[in-house]
Amino acid sequence: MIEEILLKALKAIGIEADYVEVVVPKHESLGDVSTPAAMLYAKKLKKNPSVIADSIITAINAPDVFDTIEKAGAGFINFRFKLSYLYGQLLKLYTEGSGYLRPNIGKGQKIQIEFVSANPTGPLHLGHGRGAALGAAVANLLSAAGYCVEREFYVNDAGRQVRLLGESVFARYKEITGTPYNFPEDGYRGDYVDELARDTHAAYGDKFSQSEFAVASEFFIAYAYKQMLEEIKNDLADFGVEFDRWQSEKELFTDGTITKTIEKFRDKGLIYEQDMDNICEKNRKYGNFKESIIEKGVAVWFKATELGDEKDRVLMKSDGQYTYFASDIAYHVLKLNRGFDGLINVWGADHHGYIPRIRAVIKAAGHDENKLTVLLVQMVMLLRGGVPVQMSKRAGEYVTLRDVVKEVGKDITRFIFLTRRPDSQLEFDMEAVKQDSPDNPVYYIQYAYARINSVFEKAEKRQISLSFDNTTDLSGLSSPEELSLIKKLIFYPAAFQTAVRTRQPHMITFYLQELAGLFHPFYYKHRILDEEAQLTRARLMLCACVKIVIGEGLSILGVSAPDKM
RNA sequence: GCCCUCUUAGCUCAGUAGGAUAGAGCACAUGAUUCCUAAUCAUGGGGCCACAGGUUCAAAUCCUGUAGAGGGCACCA
Repeated sequence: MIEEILLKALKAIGIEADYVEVVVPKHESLGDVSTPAAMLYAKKLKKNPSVIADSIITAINAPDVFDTIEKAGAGFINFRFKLSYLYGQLLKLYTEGSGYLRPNIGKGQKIQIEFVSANPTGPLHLGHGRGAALGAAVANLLSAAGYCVEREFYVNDAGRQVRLLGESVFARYKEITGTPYNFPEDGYRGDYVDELARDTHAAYGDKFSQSEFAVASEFFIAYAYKQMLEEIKNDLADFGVEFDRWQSEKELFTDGTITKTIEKFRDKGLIYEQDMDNICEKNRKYGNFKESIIEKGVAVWFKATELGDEKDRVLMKSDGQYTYFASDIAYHVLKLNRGFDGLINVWGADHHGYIPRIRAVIKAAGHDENKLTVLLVQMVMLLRGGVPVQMSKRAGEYVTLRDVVKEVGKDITRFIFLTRRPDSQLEFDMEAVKQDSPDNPVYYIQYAYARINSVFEKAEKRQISLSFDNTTDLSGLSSPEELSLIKKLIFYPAAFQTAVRTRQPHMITFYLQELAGLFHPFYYKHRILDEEAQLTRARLMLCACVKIVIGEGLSILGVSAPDKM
């Protein structure tokens, strides 16, 4: 709104721009909003910022909006709103609700967001939880912004990892039946593996006791990963995270998507065969070549270097097996072919080296590489009272997402993940989180919501109407606390837009903390119900708006908004 | 060896289109409730924005280098 007024003014003095910076000054004494636009264009126009500021000010035509417009500092233009404008906006927020709070940025564009996508070889850990919280929040955010969002979980149900899981369960099963079997070297050792083996034995008895793994593998692999997948689905559901689609990797093999994709790339001249002798030389230069792993033969390669990656990548090994990357190519091309305008992948930061090759794939498929956004999620350090919790995935000893949610709760867990930038490492101290629990920022926000609700209940008992319209007289809202609250509220759409543009929901989190931080002092200093009727009604409407905005923000974060606490 | 990310108050972290005097929570200290929920409020101390250069009217923010932390560099998944 303010931005549009300024853009119009800029245009009037001959500056074409599609963005102008509008900020809330650090000190309220400077103004309600401010723009450094004049300084920005000073160089371009070769004029003094002060002169430009003057001409912008004269060009601004918004007598209903601003009370004062002042030039200040090195060329800032500071604005102060008219009370009538603030009241008008508040009424708009109240009557339009999400129409006001959710500017339509996406305009129906189709976005697909793939997240979590954990191997179905064990329970989710806390890192997955961070990815889940972020992915779900970004999906909510974009969906609120008018994008058509699909949430997908890519199931790695093919390949070595699920095979290892199956074999691990098989080995434990054999143990139970008294026919020892060498436990696979990199096998999964968690309690859940033993449990799966016991379940199998309970259901099928000694049926497989004499089988070789080669014979029984299909059953054990499918049985084990399907059970794990169910568990993952349950964990996610309990964490409040839902998906629209579960894409099986295995299906990409069986329905021919992979071979078709590779042939398409071959037609474009992006595929070649090469035997390993050439590669040995190349790889030696990197100094990380492990000869022992490689077998003699011809492999199928993707010319990733032509599309910006630093190395070409193998799609089919010389032993005839597809690499993981082959199915990943097929998967991303499939996603693009399904007609999305944008793809978002939420990945663990340890996969960042993977980005260039996937971008190469997108270019190879004839799409703009910017269609892909990768959100990297850094690791979570789990602490207990300042001491790192030792985890060994190998030994199957680690604290699961389920454990943490059970101990500290879903709302706190999700909120903490969304209070940090995704790409910074996060310390999650279970003791600290619980100890602080009464003072936890989540509760601070939720409490504001619950308090309002409680006032509303009292109001209803006293037969005070809780519906408001343009006849509601807001002129009683004049204290600093009230005006700050109104300004904060009507800035929600701006905060929302930044969060959408950067795909970073933590901006909503911080906004909510600030909003609650204005509400509580207001509540403390001013009575709502025992005032003269008109003022009570005005304050109730202000509270209604706070409630609407907090409810809106929390729903994007996936945190509950309780009526009572 | 090469590449990526991070380093802001005692602690955990914001500061994301370079803007005015550097922000919050926790912790610490002092105080507030006959009244709509004290899971609240008020006041206070606390900083070489890792370090060194550079670009700019303006740098925590952009560029280069150094140090520290994490991660990545297979015909692994």
